[in-house]
Amino acid sequence: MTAAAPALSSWRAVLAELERRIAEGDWRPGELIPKEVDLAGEFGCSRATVNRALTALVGAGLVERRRRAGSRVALAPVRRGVFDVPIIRREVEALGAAHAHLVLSAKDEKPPAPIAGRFGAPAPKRLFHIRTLHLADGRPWVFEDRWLSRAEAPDIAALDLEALSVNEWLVRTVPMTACDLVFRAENATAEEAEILDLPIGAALFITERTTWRSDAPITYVRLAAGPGYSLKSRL
Amino acid sequence: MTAAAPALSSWRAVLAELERRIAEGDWRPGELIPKEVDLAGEFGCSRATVNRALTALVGAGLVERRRRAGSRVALAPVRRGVFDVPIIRREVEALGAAHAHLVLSAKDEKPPAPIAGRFGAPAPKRLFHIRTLHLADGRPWVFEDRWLSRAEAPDIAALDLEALSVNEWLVRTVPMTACDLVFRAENATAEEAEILDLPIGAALFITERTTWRSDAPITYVRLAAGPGYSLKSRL
DNA sequence: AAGTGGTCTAGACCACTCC
DNA sequence: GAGTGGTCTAGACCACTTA
Repeated sequence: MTAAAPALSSWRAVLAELERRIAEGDWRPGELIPKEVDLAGEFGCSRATVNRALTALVGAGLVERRRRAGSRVALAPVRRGVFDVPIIRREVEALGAAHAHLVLSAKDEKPPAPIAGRFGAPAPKRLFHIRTLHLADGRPWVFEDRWLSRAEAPDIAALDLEALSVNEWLVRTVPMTACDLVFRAENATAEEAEILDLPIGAALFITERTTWRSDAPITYVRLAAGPGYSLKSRL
Repeated sequence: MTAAAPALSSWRAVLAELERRIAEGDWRPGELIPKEVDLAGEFGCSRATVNRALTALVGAGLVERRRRAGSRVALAPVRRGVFDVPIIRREVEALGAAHAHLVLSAKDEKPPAPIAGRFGAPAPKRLFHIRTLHLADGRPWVFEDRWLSRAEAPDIAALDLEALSVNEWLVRTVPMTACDLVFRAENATAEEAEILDLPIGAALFITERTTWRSDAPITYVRLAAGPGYSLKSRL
């Protein structure tokens, strides 16, 4: 018999121990984990503490749980990754560079079909269309092409767009509830290449974001970043 | 006076109500939120329930909390996005296509410096290097270039690599605890273009992943996907 | 020093599944 | 129907920060 282990009376300690057992292979993928009550007994803590740790493991995608059936080490860990939604100004400043942005154009426009489609079935006749270039230490960094619902953000035209980026203004003014993100790679068109000062065809990292406020689309934005740009994440 | 609201006695209900207040602007960014005890009193539930909801909001990046100082609506919501870590086979099958993979090469090799660096300070002399091409309905989909620690996965050479993808074998066999992900865009090299049957310079969506098992790197993999590939996420 | 969040406990009841 | 996880409560103590 092993000597009685010191009680694990903090949920982080329990979490660490559970992670260890999974990492070391004590519990293999697909295997059943002892039930909460038993673990609580073993660790000398309350069931709630064990539950908190297990809940964290579920959140990390490392464990799957079902009532009555018990908890298992995730067999095919469709693990969930977490990343911080990029805020361009912060990214640039984090690189130790000075952030600035230029407004290339800003006007009401009839949106092309693919854009209009994102704004719902009764396609809006006009949207506010603003194209800006973000600079890091004066050099082109990210090209932002944004369409904005006039209904949701009526004051936009009055704004001093040079001073405050549209994104930051939105974040502070219009509460947002949901957001779709798509990342992809695309070759730079002639126009994008010129704006970003890159060769035509350069690989761009594209971020597309559509933001809703309870079913009403507020804005669609397409961010194009040149080489050197990357999105990082940890699990 | 408002009529007494029905008690919110589930943490999800409390969460929804807090989210609503933030979304509707009752509590503006940067503003102080009532303390847990008060909210518990207002909602007619226990402090633990309020705490659970607030903890979820912190996890979503919508609220910041500090002891003694109280809780505030995040001023610059560095919102956290969640995405499912791509599992190529599943992605392909989700598109309604048949998945297959070809092993292009598989052998022990001395890793180049940038790769070796990822495997820690005492750079391993040899790593198992395997290059595979994932196919969707017989057409090139993703090019996978992987380096594997022999120490962490000694049995790999004996495996029938054609039958089971390395990734799936790893997932089922070697428990993983931590993982770094980087996404970027790159132009296809001549070799990549040939493998993926794309023009040279085509924009590739690159995923780099390094996986550890408690501080010991298990594998580094670089996935290169052609046009049409995208990574989706919601907030 | 005091106030707020962070966490633990012990017990209880409910909800969902699987048998 | 019975077993497991999911959640709530009421109270308590601790830890961190700010005043």
